[in-house]
Amino acid sequence: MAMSPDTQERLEEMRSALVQRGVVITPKRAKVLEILAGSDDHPNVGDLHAEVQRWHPSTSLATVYNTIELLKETGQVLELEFSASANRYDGRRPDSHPHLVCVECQRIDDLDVPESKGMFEAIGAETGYEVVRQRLDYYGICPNCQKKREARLSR
Amino acid sequence: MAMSPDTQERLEEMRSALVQRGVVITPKRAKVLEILAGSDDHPNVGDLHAEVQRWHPSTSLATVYNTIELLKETGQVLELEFSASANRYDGRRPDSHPHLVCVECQRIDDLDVPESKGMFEAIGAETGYEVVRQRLDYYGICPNCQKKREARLSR
DNA sequence: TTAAATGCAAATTTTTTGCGTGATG
DNA sequence: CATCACGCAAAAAATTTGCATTTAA
Repeated sequence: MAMSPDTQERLEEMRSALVQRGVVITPKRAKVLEILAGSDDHPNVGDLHAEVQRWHPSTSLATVYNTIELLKETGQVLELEFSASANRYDGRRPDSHPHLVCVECQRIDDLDVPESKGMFEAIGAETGYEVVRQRLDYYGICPNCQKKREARLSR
Repeated sequence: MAMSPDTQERLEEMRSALVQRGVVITPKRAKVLEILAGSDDHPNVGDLHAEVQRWHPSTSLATVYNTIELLKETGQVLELEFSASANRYDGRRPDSHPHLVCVECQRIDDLDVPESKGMFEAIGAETGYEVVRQRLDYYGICPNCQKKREARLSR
């Protein structure tokens, strides 16, 4: 499987962040990193576990959670919390940035709008909060689900 | 207990939305609505349950969840999902609007920035999504927790 | 009297934790 | 041999569900 240059780069960033923190990159952990660096579909823990197991069948869920925890601590993954379902993870862009969430198929796309630190300061000045991060999600129906809906209606 | 005019108004909106939907406003449900209409601290289900029980001791958690579900369906409450802890509810402003979340004490404040429908359309035009709602949360340390932290450091 | 509301407890789902085994340097 | 990784299973925590009973139009 070929790996794109930016996936490769992202992977290296993750690895060195963990190494710098003093953790050992075991084969199982390496696979979690590799999947996260190469996925643009925001996998959840179950997805990651299943995929790691294809290569290392004895992998437990605890190991996946453990690896994600390490990545969170080092700022190498962005966790998208959903109480109604499993959390999703963005390993390609670990900084906070906007997402598009399809309320029908749960697909999640990245939105290319950079977060504005200026806004953090403005809000801080107004409210007294020391703002460190944001979460901006837009919820809607993705193009695919719109098509399906139309097909359903025209029947 | 006196009720401010806008709490009263909010309460009426909730009640009529539910009545219109054909559900009965029982005393327990009425109390849930009253608490939501009058709280600016974004209570969670446990908070609501405890408060309702002060008036109707036999109230079960299921009833609180059931009432919230009805309010969600009628667009009368905004649910703030947190996977790491219980969800929080905003009954005063059921439309999606930005929040300030203190990562230390879990306090949640409203931010007075209206949501821009124009942005929904712009994103739709660019991505093909049909955007219907957004979630914008800023995470940081509230003024109170900042003070506590300073006090701790200067000791 | 009939449908909706409710309490209670069990079930579900996701995530975390404790503990013992095993790999590694 | 000491530390960290890891599997396993149990524990936690939040929410949902099934079912029997009560309430209320």
